[in-house]
Amino acid sequence: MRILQSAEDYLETILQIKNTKGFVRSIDIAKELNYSKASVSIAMKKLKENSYITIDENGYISLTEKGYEIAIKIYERHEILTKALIYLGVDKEQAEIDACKVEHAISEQTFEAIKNHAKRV
Amino acid sequence: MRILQSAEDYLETILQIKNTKGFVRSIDIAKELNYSKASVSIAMKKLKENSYITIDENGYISLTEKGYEIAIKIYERHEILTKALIYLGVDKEQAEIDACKVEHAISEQTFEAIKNHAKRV
DNA sequence: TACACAAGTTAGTCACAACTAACTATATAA
DNA sequence: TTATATAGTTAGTTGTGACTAACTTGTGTA
Repeated sequence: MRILQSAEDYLETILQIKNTKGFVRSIDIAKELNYSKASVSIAMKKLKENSYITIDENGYISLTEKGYEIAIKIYERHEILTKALIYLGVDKEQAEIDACKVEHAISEQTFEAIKNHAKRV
Repeated sequence: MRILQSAEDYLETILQIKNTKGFVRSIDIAKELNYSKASVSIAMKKLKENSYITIDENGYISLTEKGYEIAIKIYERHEILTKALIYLGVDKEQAEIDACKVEHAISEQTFEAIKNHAKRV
C-alpha cells in the first residue's frame, strides 16, 4: 500500500480526534469526515492490514509508530499551511479547506521552503 | 460535467502545446502528458461534448472560449506558483511538479493572496 | 424478556481516470 | 501495388474511494 491522499487524511483525522476526544472509534472518524460508516470501516481494515493502525477488541483505534509518523507530518503541514494562508489574508474557513488539499500535494522540499519563508516574514 | 482536475490539466496542456508548437492533436497531448492515445481520445471526446474544445476534420484541436478561460487560469497559476516556489529555494523540477498539483487544489481567494504576497516580496 | 439503539461489517454499486489490445483510416515509401 | 507508419477509436479492464442496503453484535431500558 503506497500511502494515498485518503490514507493520509484518515491518519491525520485519527490523530486529531485522539488529541481532542481522547479515544477514536470508526464512528468518530465517519462523523468528523462526513463519510458513511461503511466507507470508514473498509478504510480502517486496509490501514490495519498495512500496520498504520491497530484496533482493539472494543473497536478503539490507535496509530502505530508508522501511522503516527505520517499523521503528525500531515498534521504539522495542516497547521502551518493554514496559519500561513490566514496570514496572507485568506478567510479562516477557506484557509482550512485549501490547506487540507495542499498538505497532500506538496513535496517535503516545498513544505520546508514554505515553512522557512513563513518563519522569516 | 463539473470541471475536474484532469480536465483542467488537459486544457492547460492544450494551451501550452498551442503556444509552443502552433497546433494541437490528440497524439501531441498524449506525448506531453505521457498518457496512452486511448486515454486522450476518450478525454477529448468528453471535452468536446461539453464544449471546452472543438476538433476539426483533420483532428486539430482548438479551445473554445469556455475552455480557454479555464486553460489560461490554470496556466497563470502554474507560472506564478512555480516562480514563487523557485524563489523560496525549491529546485526548478520539484517546483514544477508541486505547482502542477497545487494549481488545481486552491481557491481563487488563496491564489490571489499568494500572488499578492509574491508581488510584495 | 423483549425491544431499541449504537457500532461495525459485508455485499454490491457507482464515478473517475488511467490502461491494453485490437481495430480503422490515411498517407507515404519500396 | 503492397507494405509500413502514424493517428485515432472502441471495447473491455483495472484501481481508488466513495456510496446504500442489509446484516450482526452488544448494551441498556421498559
